[in-house]
Amino acid sequence: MVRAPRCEKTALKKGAWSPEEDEKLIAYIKRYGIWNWSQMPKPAGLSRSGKSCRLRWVNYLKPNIKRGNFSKEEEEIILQMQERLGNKWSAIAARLPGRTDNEIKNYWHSHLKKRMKDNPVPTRTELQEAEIPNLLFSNAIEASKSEGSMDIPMSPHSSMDEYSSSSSNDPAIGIDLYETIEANIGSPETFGELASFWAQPFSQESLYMEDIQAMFVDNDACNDIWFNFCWNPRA
DNA sequence: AAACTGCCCAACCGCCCCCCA
DNA sequence: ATGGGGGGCGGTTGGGCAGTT
Repeated sequence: MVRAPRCEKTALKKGAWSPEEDEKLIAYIKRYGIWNWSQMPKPAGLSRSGKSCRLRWVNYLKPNIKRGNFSKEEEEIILQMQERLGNKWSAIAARLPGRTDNEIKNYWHSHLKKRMKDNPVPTRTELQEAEIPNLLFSNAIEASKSEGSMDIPMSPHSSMDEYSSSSSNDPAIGIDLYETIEANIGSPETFGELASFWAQPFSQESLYMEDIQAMFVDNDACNDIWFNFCWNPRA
């Protein structure tokens, strides 16, 4: 899916990401975490906008992104959620761990929308109604168990907030802000780290998720806490 | 084998919201 | 109170590719 750059005039590169760019972004985030998307590209050695970097990370490079076909269950969830919430893809994605809003949106437009058109009234049995919330719950738990590869430096208050922060605390400030990533990740040792990046064990996230799971156990009424948690992460 | 067609999906765009000074 | 900056979100685009003619 290579997309040619639309504008050659700007200094910022557009279009498809190269493997080298991916490596640079991954290595930088692994090393310094996500502190400011708009200022990260330069020290990371990327001629990209912050938005482009964020999008690439969120939709493609982030660990634990599920790729491949959607399961029947996932389809059901998307259909149900879309019916209830409309095109709130991020909210729907929050219910499908490992799936990105972009992926869900694409899947909706390429598969499910057509199906809905052919069959405008979704057949929703009472059984499905009863099962789907449980399914959503178990999906969330499953995902939390499998997120073991997340070991990215994060600020203490950024656990579920997409590691984002408008803070000006630059973790790379110890080095020259404009030092390029080549200087930071150019060593064979660093690329060796890269290779094992996704296989690394839990850090802060695991403890955090255990707390959340404990809350599930304590109170059945909290079955929807994952939804609330994702829906309003700052709450 | 070549031309055509339609689909898929990565990436861009622009708007909106939130936070902070 | 407010304005600017940054991030998030939904809509849209368009290149590549597989299937069809």
